[in-house]
Amino acid sequence: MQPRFDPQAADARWQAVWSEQRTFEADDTAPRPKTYILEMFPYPSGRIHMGHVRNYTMGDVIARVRRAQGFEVLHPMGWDAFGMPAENAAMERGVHPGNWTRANIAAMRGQLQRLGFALDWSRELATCEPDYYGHEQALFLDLLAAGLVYRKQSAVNWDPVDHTVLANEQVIDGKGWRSGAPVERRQLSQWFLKITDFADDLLAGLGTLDAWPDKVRLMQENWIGKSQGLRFTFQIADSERSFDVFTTRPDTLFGASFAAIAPDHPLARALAADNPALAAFNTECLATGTAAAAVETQEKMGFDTGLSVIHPLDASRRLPVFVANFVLMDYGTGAIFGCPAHDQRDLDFARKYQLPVPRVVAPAGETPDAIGDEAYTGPGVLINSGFLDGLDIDSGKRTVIARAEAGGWGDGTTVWRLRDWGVSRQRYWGTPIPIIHCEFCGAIPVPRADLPVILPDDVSFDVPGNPLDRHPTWANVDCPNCRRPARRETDTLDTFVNSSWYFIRFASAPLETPFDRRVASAWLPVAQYIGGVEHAILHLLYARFWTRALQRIGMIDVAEPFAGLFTQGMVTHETYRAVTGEWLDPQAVERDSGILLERATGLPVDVGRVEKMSKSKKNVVDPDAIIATYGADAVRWFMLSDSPPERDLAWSEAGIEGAWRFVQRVWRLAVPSDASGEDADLARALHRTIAALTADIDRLQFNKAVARLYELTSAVERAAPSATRSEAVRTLLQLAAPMLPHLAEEAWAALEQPGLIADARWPVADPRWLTDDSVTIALQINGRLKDTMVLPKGAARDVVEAAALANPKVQRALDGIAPRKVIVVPDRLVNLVA
RNA sequence: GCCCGCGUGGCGGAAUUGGUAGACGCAAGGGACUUAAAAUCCCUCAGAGGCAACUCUAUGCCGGUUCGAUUCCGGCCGCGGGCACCA
Repeated sequence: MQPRFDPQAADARWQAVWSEQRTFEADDTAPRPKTYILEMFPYPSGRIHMGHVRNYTMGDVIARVRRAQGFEVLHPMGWDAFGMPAENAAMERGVHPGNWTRANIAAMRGQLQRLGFALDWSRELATCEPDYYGHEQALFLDLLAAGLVYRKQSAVNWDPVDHTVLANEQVIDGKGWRSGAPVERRQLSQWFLKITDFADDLLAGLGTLDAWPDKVRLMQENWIGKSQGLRFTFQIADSERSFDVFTTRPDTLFGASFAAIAPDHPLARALAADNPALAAFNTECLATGTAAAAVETQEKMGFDTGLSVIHPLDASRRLPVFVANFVLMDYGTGAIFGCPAHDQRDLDFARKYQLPVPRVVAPAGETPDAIGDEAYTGPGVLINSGFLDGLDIDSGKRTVIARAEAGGWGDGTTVWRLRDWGVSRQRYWGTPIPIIHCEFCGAIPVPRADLPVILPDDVSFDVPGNPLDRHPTWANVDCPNCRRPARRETDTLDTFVNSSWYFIRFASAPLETPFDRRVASAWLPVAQYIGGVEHAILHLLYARFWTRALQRIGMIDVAEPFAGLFTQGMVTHETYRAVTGEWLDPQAVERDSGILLERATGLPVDVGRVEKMSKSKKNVVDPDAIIATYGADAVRWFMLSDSPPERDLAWSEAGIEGAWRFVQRVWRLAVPSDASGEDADLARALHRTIAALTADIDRLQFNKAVARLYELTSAVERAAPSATRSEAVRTLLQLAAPMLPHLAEEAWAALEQPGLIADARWPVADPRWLTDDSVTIALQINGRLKDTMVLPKGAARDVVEAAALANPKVQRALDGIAPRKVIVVPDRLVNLVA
């Protein structure tokens, strides 16, 4: 028995044993109930960071506990390996994206393995390998065949220097994030996935996800953005032409004072053809990026087309038609009717162009004021609205929709904020879109037999733009249809496509097909998915869509991929600044009698805010160095301690040292003993800990589970040797094993227990020890605590009351005055109202 | 602007459906062991008053409901997040 637990030796030893025994490999055919625990797979950036360690430690605890509880657990790991950073590395350092990515994967795999995670490495995958993305190409063609993929012209953010499309997130203040060049809006042919086909399903499905955070469900709900209202046609006066508008407030139609269309509305473009002033206005509106935050302060601008439309409810009324900068082509129909009295934007516009502001809604029972600078959007009753007068807003909406439908000039309809998912990227390091463009046959799918379409290796990054596009031969193929020379699609798929089905491939990875329906469906949905809240919308919505799409075409039996979701907080660290104002590395700082000094200069250090670890603030702590010093278990323990998992965790040197001390404390308990006899107090503490800790982990409240293990450890340390104590030590090790797996195995072996502790069944609390025959009852006077007393559990009210009144402290406080009222809460408290 | 969430000791945080506020950890202070250090162990630790028994004040602020409020309601203040000319 060594006096100290030595993680440097133990970690590697047990990791080797688990690997040799294939302890954590999932068996598709096991008779046990299956469960699937998954953490969001990492991008192979080069090194694991503390956020990964926290994320994967949480998942690991769940996976290990479920396994001990008798589940067949699938807990895999892989690499989200396509994406921009690899191309940036290629451009900056001349390395091939594939080599860079694969080297990073190798390094990070080693780091994860040193943390001792209970992962099934036999199922490891990397999305950048043809044996993954080739199947993705097959799925893309399946969705295409099912009519869920289409191609259309679409406006994109185009960086004129880097010759590439930028995602909205990569446009900062209207400029490309790399080049700094003003971004242009360009029309390009792009592939789209019909996520809007599933808008209703995705929204309704949120209601079934009761093990998701409310916050995430709400964010998705808002993102999908369902609006119900009326779509109707404005007939242009003295013309054959017309255009459609959408409104959520058909009740206010009598309050209309103008109509407005987007600068890129087909009508606006047509009018601009022979109106240079309008053409200039349209160009000016479109030049201002929509991504800019300046939108808020941007002034409403309009251009009077001189046209007017006929009011649909009163053919004698005419409304002027403007082209307006605040009307967006890609929402609704790209045209509106303006009701200034009850919409703030319309009011701002009307005031600027001196349009009438007729009020049509008034609060019930009030004489309406004239509208000033603020539109009235509250509840009320319709006025100045002919046949609608006196109706409330909801009845008004229904009445107008019914009349529009009866009259054939409009329909009640639903409009979504959600747009179809554009998946084309003008990049090299992604899944090639398996399409061949033929001058004669159009866009033709690559024949299945020719999949995968493999990325060429011989590409150069010395000039900006897409290397696939300028590759001398790769794109040259014959049309599968007519055999004439044709050209491959050189765009690749958005990396979010890669992460939309990787969890299915983990569950089933046959050679020839993307997955086996029955095998995959047996594991899915993921019981517990864990990752950062930054993926609350995009990744989680895309994965939900992709799964539903596969279900619709009969490839899988589940609609929702993730039954349980947990979003963990970030790992933060204090920031340090030298007197010169430069950020300082934690390693460059030393503590001298409570004061922080810069190591190099001995000058005092300014301690800044606790912030997310980032290179720019130099407050990053590298997990590798910490593991080398303290071992995997101390790091894991620290990651679970103190902070609730959904909140941020502040890394500190003192914290990791505390974790290290605890690891050693538990180790010192692992001494074989043949003591006999029962210790009832310890047994009670032990079984309560089993019950409470198991419940804590079920709720992912790891910080509470940690606190309970501290308490149990103290209780065991204090207890005299007994059979109960020996049992308590073994059970303590089992309870701690999911968090401290290496220490637990080492101690289990030291206690000469058979087999691996990883294979031991999870302890079950004996109900005998969970009930008490006596309870502590609080004694209050006017709600203030005076004393407590111990009584048999379930004592009758009058007995409790009598005992309370007999209590000396109560008697002294009452000073002979009889209480006016006595409140007895059985087994809890007595409150005397004096 | 709209929609969410959160404010508890020096710090991270505990506290079943309203029922003994501050579990557990960190930091700090004191002590034991040691030639010394490391390691370990013990004690104190919300604030104020008091020799003490004890008393008072405390869960962002102001009110309300209640025998009793960290918990429920209303109004403020502060912090964080999401969305944003969405018709």
